[in-house]
Amino acid sequence: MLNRVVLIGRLTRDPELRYTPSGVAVASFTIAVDRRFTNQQGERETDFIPIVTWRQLAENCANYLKKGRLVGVDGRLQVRSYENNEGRRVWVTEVVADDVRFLEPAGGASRNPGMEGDSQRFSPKSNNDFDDPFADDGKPIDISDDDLPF
Amino acid sequence: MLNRVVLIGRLTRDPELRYTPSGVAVASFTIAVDRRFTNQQGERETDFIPIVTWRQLAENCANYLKKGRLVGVDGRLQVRSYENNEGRRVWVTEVVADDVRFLEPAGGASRNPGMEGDSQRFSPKSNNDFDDPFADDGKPIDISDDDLPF
Amino acid sequence: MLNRVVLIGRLTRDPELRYTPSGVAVASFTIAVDRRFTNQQGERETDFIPIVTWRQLAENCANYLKKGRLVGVDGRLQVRSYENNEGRRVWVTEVVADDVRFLEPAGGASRNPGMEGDSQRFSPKSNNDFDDPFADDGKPIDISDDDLPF
Amino acid sequence: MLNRVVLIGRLTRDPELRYTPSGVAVASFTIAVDRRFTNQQGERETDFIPIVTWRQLAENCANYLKKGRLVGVDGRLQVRSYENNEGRRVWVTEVVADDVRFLEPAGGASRNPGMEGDSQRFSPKSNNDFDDPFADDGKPIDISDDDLPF
DNA sequence: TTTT
DNA sequence: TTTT
Repeated sequence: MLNRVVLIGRLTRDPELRYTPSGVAVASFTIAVDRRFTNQQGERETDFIPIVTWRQLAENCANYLKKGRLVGVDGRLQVRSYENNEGRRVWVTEVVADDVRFLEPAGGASRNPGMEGDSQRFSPKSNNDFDDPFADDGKPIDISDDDLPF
Repeated sequence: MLNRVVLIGRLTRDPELRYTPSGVAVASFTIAVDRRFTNQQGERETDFIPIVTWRQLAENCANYLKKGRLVGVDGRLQVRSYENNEGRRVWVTEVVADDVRFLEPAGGASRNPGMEGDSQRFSPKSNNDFDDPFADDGKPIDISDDDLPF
Repeated sequence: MLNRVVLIGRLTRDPELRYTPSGVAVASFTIAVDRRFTNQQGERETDFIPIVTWRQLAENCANYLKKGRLVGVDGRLQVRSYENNEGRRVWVTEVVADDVRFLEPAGGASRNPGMEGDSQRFSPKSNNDFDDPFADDGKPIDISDDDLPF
Repeated sequence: MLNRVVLIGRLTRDPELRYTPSGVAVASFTIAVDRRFTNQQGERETDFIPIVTWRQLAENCANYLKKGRLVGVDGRLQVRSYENNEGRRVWVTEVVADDVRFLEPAGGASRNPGMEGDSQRFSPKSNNDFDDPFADDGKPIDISDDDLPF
């Protein structure tokens, strides 16, 4: 079934990189996601959401992310359990990321290295007769109150 | 920060409706969301994800949803904790729903009652000179291999 | 950059299947997505959103979807242009689907065939000592008004 | 029906602020969203996606956003048409934003002003005995190859 | 050419 | 008229 999560938040600590028995990289970290609205005491609350990434994305996260960095995460919500050292079954809900976007330049060089190639370049499909599909054509767009979404 | 979750799954039991001290309705239920791919043993796994809804949406869910029903959920991921009866702090991750879509007719009448009005009616913006913006105009669309997304 | 779209709607016509010069399958169709709220005239409006799918997913859509069927779409928003038969550049915004979920049984056989196996079955990770991680343990959960999301 | 879009991209120009006849603010701008993968010529392509915001959010966008700024957008996909000055019906697909996150500090002060308060502060629910729910407890988490998502 |  |  459909399962999609998109988050923007800051790492609460450096990513932790491990490997499965068969050698597959897995990185995990937690991001702090501020809620949009304050609670009834006027405080802004924060959700701490654990993120897991695999393979090349895991290695990139481990290499280039640090505590405090802002990221965008696109992934799926998963629930798993394990037995803790008291013999209790503990349930963990985490987001398995398909993509992690590094949202702030770490100073210059490290902008999504190895993931995106050169994100500086700009490649419109056709350079020549390029028309903005959304450009105004002189006529004022008719905004009626009917377009109000709510 | 941005926090968005969209899920499709089936209720594992009937919703449970309660009220806060100030009388606000809150409904909770869990949905089973099948993973897209099977695991290495060829089994399809399922994530059980707790959903919370508030106010009118809570009442609608309590009134019209039942165990086994398929729903679409649009909401936000939240983490909260409470102390269980052994004095331990237990952490719960759940999806606070902004919208719940009832995806299968319960037999006929109960299709999103009270939420959507009459979803049978069809209301194009302009009835008169209605043009399909995506209609083909006779010319075959040029599909090049460049349009391949991956 | 991050780009994610999730929709639920009904096909306005049967999918159209074509092939690129190199033989890659591409299916396209439009879904009608009812807006959540009615407009100021009390009418429910509908957005007609073009969907494109590629490869195996395209073949599955072409084989098993039909006009009127309800689907969930998880994909990305893309904009492309082509020249129509009047020599005008026409811009098309469409959703390139990563996943399409078939939301209503076609009567029995055709429920996501070839994509999901038998989605009727249910595969909890551990069948034996299965604990619902979200089951109540007797103690009433403490719902305070602080948990109100808005 | 369910309709959700989440994007991260950069404004291609300053937002444009207008008002409906009844005085409701509406701001519009376009964001450039780089695709994740390069095309077959090794070029990174970009989708230019028009965004519309209403009311207080519109005023905030008009006041604090500028060409080049990075934003996160959470909204819904809508299609509308109008007649251009040649008498042709033109179709526009745009994202009506429920929320716009300003992702880079404009230099210090103007980070989501009036929307979020001070997003530098950090407000855990309970300040006192604060436990990171996802902290390791000494025991190595058991990562098996079964946890591989694909 | 627009679904239910 | 397209951002970095």
